[in-house]
Formats: sequence, structure tokens, C-alpha cells
Amino acid sequence: MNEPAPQVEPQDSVRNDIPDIVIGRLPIYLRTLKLLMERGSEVTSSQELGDLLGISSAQIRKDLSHFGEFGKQGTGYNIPFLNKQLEKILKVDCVWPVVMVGAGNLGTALASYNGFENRGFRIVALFDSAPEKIGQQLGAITVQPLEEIPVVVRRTHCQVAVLAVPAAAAQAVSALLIESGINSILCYAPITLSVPENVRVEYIDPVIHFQHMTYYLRKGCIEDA
Amino acid sequence: MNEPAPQVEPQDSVRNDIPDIVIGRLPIYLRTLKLLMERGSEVTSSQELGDLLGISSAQIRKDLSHFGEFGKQGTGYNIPFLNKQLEKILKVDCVWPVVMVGAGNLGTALASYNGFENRGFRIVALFDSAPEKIGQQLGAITVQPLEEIPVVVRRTHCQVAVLAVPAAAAQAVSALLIESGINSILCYAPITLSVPENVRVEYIDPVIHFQHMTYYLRKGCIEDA
DNA sequence: CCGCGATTGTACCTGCAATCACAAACGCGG
DNA sequence: CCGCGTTTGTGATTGCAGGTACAATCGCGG
Repeated sequence: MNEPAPQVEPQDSVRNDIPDIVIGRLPIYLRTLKLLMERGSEVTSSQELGDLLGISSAQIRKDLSHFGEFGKQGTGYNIPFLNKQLEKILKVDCVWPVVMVGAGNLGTALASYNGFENRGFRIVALFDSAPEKIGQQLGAITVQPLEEIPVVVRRTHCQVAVLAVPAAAAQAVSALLIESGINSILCYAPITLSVPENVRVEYIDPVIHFQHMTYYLRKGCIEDA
Repeated sequence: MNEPAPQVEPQDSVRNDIPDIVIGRLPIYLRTLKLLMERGSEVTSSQELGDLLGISSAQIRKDLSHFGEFGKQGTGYNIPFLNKQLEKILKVDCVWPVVMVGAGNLGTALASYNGFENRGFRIVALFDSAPEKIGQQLGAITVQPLEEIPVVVRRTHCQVAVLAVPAAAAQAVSALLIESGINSILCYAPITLSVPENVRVEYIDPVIHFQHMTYYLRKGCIEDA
């Protein structure tokens, strides 16, 4: 919804006849399965999942059928089992290292968030260009200067980065990240990055969502701009 | 793309034969136009815009054609003019009030962000349930208790809310917001909300993007979960 | 052991999103 | 004033995503 379409097609290194849009729904299924597990449920159905997510049961069944037969007719899906299968498919049955650039308000908020680890990710480093922020401690990590990016990325074999810098700096930092070995970037800066074909960028920009919403609203704003 | 499909179809109060997916791209066009304006450009073309955004020029032309004829053959689009038109279409040629719930790390980071105003939005209130946070100052706004939500929402005629609370609280808070008159929610909590048909919810969850990305990566994570 | 309600997985179909391709229109240079 | 390169807006076409519908399968209760 919403955000810019991914700029990169699935890498051909991975056997991939499965539509990207299907892959994009799997994390949502996974998130809901974890919720059901917390509630102690043992089994669910495409119907129940669909109701929880506001999508059709047929779509869920068809999406899952791309990867195998995970359900049992008449019964539905075993939740812990399906959870495990989806984790394997998405390769999040483990913890991925993530580096982040930008120790502003947003960057520090994300670095302090403790909801990544049990969903497969750990922020292992935080970089900023401002000298006064270098050395600052945030939980287990320390703010480092941008020059350390290549070293750290290579040492950790990290492939994923978060960009939480001002728009004006985003393009240059992304180039540095990619040069260092990053191939997947989650960009919070309100700008579309220009990157090589083999790099995947996804975007988070709340204003994009706001502006999408206001189209459907009757006008009732504060003042003219 | 990413995020859950919008749960709500365009309200029928608005004449709307225009696909929602087209509306969803307009904010991206708008963002890019503002960038070009900052650079001092006067005109652009569907080709140039498409190159900047990684999408086809035909798609941009067709999207815009739903709303009128904004370009000139042989020349392209006048940037300030097209910018203004898109702002009118999205109804962001003004400033909308937004209320936010959750004064944690993320909430305070968002409340401190100064990039909303010139794109049509202003956070006018911030609420939290923790007594020790009430009264805290963030720029021009003060953290208020949840009980104030109905009062403030009604007084400001605010229709848009940001949800930056823990997942466990999100559903209950969303109900309170909707009851108070909110009909558009941007939800940062990693959970799918259950809301009435006439309420639009969009979601921001970085982990959804991470997990989408890892599908395409060769495995190289830290440790097994 | 049998019949029934529930649920999956999938073949088929429909509709729409994206692309293609081109006529019409514009500016400019000569 | 004319011709050429450029760019738009749009009808036609393609491809794919989502929905429909149903046969196959399962558990359960009697």
C-alpha cells in the first residue's frame, strides 16, 4: 500500500517464480500467527486468518500453496508448524544483523526498540556523521562515525541497513552502504534513492500514508498553506 | 507493497471511480516534484519523473490523466503547477491536524520531527497512559492523558491519528480514537486492527519490510533462533 | 463403520493494472 | 512559414492478481 513499488525484481540467484506480492503478504501472516500462538491457539483456518487480516480465505490458501501443503483438510493449519514453515521460507528462523545510519530522534528510537530480536533482526551498529554523537551509548551499541561503515559491514557480513538520516544525506549514505556490501535498505528518508539493480530498497514515509488518506476525507484542515 | 492492503475501500461519499492504487502513487509524485522545485527546475517530463522513481513514463501519464490534462505536448509538465494540482487532488494544499497516541521513544521522535508541516500535516496533540509522562513538554505540545482524547479530537475536528503504542494496547486505543471521531489511523503497532468499514487504517512496521527483504537474500544470519 | 460438516488445494474465470503504440500537439530553428 | 524532434494523452493489448467453485480429504459423532 502504499509505498513506492520495490525498485528491484527478485534476484535471479534465487529460484523465483513466486510473485513478489505474495512474498509481501507472508510477513503479515507470520505476524498474525505469532499473535495466535501467544493466545495459546493450536490450530487456525484460512477463514480465521482472513477475518483477522481483512482478506479472503482463498487468497491465503493460494499464497501458501506456492510453497507446499501446510494444512489439513477439515482441520486447518497447525499454528506452530505453519509459523515455522513461514519463518523458513522468509529465512527468519534466525537473527539477521542490521546496521543503522542516523542517530537522530528516529534512529535512537529504533535502536532502542526491543521488538526486532524475536522477529529475526538485531541492530548491531549505529552510525552518525555528527562528531558530538560519536561514542554515545544506546543499550548495547555505540554510535560510530560514518567512516566505520565499511569496516563494520564487512566484519559482520551484514546485508541489511536502515537509513534514518535527513533526505539531503540519504543518497550519499546509501552509496556508501552499498559500496560496503549492503544490498537491502530500509529507507526512512522522504526521497527515492537511486541504486544499482541488485540492491533492494523499501521505504517508510508516514506522510505518504497521510496524503493517501486525505484524498478520501472531506476537507476540514486548519489553515491554507 | 508491502504493507497490508488498505482495509477500507474509498468512501462512497467521494465520487470515486479512480483506483486506490493510483491515489497511492500521487504522494510519491508530489514528493518528487517538491524535490525538483528545490533544485530550481521549472519543467519536467513523464520520462524524467519515471526515471527518478523507477517506474514507466506511461504509468505516470495515465495516472495523471485520471484527473485532467496537466501537461503540454512537446514540453512536459510545469513543476509548480503540477505540484499545486496534486496538492489539491490529495487535499494537502493546507495543513491537517493530527493527534498521536503513545509518547514512547517512537512517539516522541515523531512528535519532534519537523518535516510534517510543509507537507500538509501538524501534530496537535500527544497522549499517553503513563502518569509519569503526562505534562511532559515536546516542542509546542504537552503529553496528555488518554481521557483527553475525546475532548481534543472533537475540539480540533481532527480526523487523522497516529498510533505509536505497544501492540497490546493498540486495539483498545484505536476503538477510543474512532469513538471520538477519528476515521484515518496510521498504525505503528505490529498488529492488524479490527475497525469499522468507514475507518481507514494504514500500517508501518519495519519488520514487515525486513522479512520481505530476507526472502531474497542468501542466508547469512548471526544465530539460529 | 458410515455419513456429515468443515476445510484445504486448485483449476478456471474475471477484471483490472500495466504496458504498448500512436495520433495529436507543441516549440524551435532555419 | 515549415519541418523536425519531443512529449502528451489515450485506445488497444497483455499479463497477472484475486475471486469462484468444487472435488478431495479429514475428524467426529453416532
